Amino acid sequence: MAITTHDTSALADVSGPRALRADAQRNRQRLIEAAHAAFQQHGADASLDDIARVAGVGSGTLYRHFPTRQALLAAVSEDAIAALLVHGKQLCEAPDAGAAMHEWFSALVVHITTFDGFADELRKGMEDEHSELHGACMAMGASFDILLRRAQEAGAVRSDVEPTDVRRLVHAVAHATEGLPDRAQAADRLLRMLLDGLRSR
Amino acid sequence: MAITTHDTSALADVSGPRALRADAQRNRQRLIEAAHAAFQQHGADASLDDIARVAGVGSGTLYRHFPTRQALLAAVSEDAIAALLVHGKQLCEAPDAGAAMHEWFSALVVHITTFDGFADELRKGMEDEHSELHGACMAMGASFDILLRRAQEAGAVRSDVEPTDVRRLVHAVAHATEGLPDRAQAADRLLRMLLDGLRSR
DNA sequence: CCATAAACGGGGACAGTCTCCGTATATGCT
DNA sequence: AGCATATACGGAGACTGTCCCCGTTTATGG
Repeated sequence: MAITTHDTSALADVSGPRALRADAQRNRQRLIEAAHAAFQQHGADASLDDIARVAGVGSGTLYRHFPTRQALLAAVSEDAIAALLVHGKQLCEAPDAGAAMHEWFSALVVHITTFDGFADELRKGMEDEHSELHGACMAMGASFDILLRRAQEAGAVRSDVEPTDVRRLVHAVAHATEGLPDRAQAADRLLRMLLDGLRSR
Repeated sequence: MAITTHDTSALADVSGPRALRADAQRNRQRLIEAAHAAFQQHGADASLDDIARVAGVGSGTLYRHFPTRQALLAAVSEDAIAALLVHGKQLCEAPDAGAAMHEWFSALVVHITTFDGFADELRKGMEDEHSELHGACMAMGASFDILLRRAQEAGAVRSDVEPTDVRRLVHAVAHATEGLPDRAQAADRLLRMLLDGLRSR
């Protein structure tokens, strides 16, 4: 049990969890790809064991990388969410606050409607502190509120509505179009109706 | 194989399916009560086998009486739906078409929010021809459309919106409040916001 | 090349749905 | 009342999906 080399075991771990092993990285990527396809095809409640099978790994591997469905969902939509947030940040500078808000809300709805059942998962992620989707939900919520407030201050949206309520309504619009053949158009139409009704008078 | 009495087997069955046997009727009732309690407590996706257990019958009995979850849900909410439809019929005569519509939509939302997950089941029932909930959904839809049209004709609601879209939005409002501690108030507030936005200008 | 930490995988426990079929019983007829 | 039989019951078990455990394999760096 003699320590023959420098003992580094007690040093603070500065670099965070060390990088994944090469095979682990490969498997992780495969899982994300398989999950993306499965969610696209069968909705957000696609069978996880199936995803593992398609990815060519055991189910244990899937659950080690992604302990919950939400974790997998978060990984799958990571890029899209990042893009959405960037888009939001840009729109915060746009001259027409009302139009900027509308544009971003549209993009948000498109994102939520990416696959069936995603709306529900996002709601859970919003409510559950410990969900792996929670962070993303909070970030999107923040972006939402800023764009809404700006629109309100610019007089484009009635000022007597709470952001939380508007969030719920926009989210509901996305949810309401679940399973529709012309989902994109329907969502657009409903969002327009909703926002039209929220204009200042 | 001699036929010794009058052969009635080929006669048209005029009386429909004969009345349930006494024990079957009892079990049916018990199942409905157990289901009601379970749905109230655990939402519309409560375990069916549990419901059977609580009702004191085998799971086979449950599935014979109610082949699907929707069938059970339909039986459980039969009375409430009937009442809602009567209420709707009465409101069709009300002088203020706008107020009548609002009142009924409120009652509808209350009904949809009876238990968690019910909104989703109702949507499925709306879409699926063969759902045991389909009939009720259609009836409620019809009532909805009449009250909306009346409000539109009275100039209380903008005339450029389709009933189908408004249905979806009202339904979405009900769904959006799922799991909220102050569900009733929240639903009321959101519905008010929505309908306020749909007024003619 | 080896020691070992890291990662794998799939068997299996568990929960839920739903069916099948041997058994029990309510009912109507005599 | 007693019987024949349609009617209904019950729960074992097939199946699907989630998720964990732990014996085995493999990448890595010294």
